[in-house]
Amino acid sequence: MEFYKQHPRFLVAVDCVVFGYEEGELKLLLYPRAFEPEKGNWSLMGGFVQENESSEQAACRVLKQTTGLNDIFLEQVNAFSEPAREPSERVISITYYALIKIGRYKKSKADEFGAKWWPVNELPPLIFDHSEMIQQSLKKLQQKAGSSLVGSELLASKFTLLQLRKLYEAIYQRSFDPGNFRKKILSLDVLDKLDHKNSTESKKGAYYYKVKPNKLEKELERIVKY
Amino acid sequence: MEFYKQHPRFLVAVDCVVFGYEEGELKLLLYPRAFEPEKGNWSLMGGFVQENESSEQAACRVLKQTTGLNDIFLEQVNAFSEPAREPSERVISITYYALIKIGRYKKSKADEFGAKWWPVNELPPLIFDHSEMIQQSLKKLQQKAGSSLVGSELLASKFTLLQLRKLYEAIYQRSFDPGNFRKKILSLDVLDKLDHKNSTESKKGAYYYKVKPNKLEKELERIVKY
DNA sequence: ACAAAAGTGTTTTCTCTACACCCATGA
DNA sequence: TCATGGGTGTAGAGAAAACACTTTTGT
Repeated sequence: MEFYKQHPRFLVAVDCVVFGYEEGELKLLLYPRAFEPEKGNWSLMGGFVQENESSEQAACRVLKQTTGLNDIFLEQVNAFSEPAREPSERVISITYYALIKIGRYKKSKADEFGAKWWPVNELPPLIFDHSEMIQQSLKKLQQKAGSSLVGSELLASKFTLLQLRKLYEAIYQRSFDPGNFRKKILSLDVLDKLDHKNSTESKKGAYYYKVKPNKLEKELERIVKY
Repeated sequence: MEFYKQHPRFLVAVDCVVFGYEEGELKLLLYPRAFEPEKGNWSLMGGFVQENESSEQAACRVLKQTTGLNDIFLEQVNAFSEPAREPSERVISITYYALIKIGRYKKSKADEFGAKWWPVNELPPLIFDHSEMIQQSLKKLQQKAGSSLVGSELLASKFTLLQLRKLYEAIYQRSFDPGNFRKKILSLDVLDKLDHKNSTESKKGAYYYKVKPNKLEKELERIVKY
């Protein structure tokens, strides 16, 4: 017991890299920082871990406060602990990335904080080590997208294979052959074809699919090499 | 500035999952815990992060203290932050895994702490969430071994392809076809064949190889699917 | 002589990729 | 009718897996 006492204690924060998908682009939700230092500069949304919550719970709380959403997909990326990573005071930050459906999130909430969605390849300068956090998060997202299907987290509950392919092209920043992508995805046997079509994006109309309920959690064979 | 003050501060620890390889088995270095709670029960080696060091530096320091070694390969695994993960006091722990050459480490150092090497599939019961830390570390090690060559971190500086294959079999807990493994590894073009043989493990004798100096850091194409 | 690993070669299978081609339909 | 995406099929390249076979040498 005595042993614990002699060691220093630290502020522990969570920073959330919030990915969304809109208009064929992968986007990130950024905020102008509300307090000094670096007040007004663009930042990930973060907060401090409290006494009776885990860092995961802290990240959920921050996301609830800033987007109004519960039940968001979250994955831990990395802990950043350089003593000088924040100039004014030492803070150890645990980074999470989140996947949200832009259509669902509460604009009113985010507006309180002056939030703005930024395309991932047109980001403004960011405070501290937040750019590094985003780099690592994108890499993790690519890994996840390669070994499981991220469609259900970022798209509406039903989607066409064109929408899914465009999403993957945005995540990997490259194009995929339409026919091959279709065959690869369908061969995974995780999608149910619905009986109605989306006719807004093509003349012929494309069938909607949704993720099979019991396949949501399953780790799949590789979808995309990374 | 005021903003920072109102938030709680936490003890932040590092726990090290130390992998070694000996007698054809992947092993882990464990210690009987030196203080209450759970004194005497098996544990990963850990320590608390200090004021002027990062968690990486803390992990290096712990490894230096317990194995006598510098320049150890280290990779962050995950931060564990459940409020009740240690029953007596809240500690947030950042887990690292390390790869060391058992032949090199200082037995005297480890003996001070009562350390013992355990085969990964014959581990004793462990304190707190240390089993979970090990599970995640092994998964990370498999990923690393799949996309780069871990031979130089766990084997002596020169090694035969048999030794390398046995190491991979230990890491993945499965066997590899000797001929295919040889061809796959050599096709990566990261090994230099030496001009002398090891004759202790076969009648014919197998040439030693070592990692090409400039290829140490390179990310490779997939070696093993995982 | 035999066993066991070293080392090489071949065959089969499978996946990835490129690309051709027809379909359906709104403009 | 023409352009566009929907959807299917196929041929070739390349990797992975299975396995045959020859070499070498200590016992």
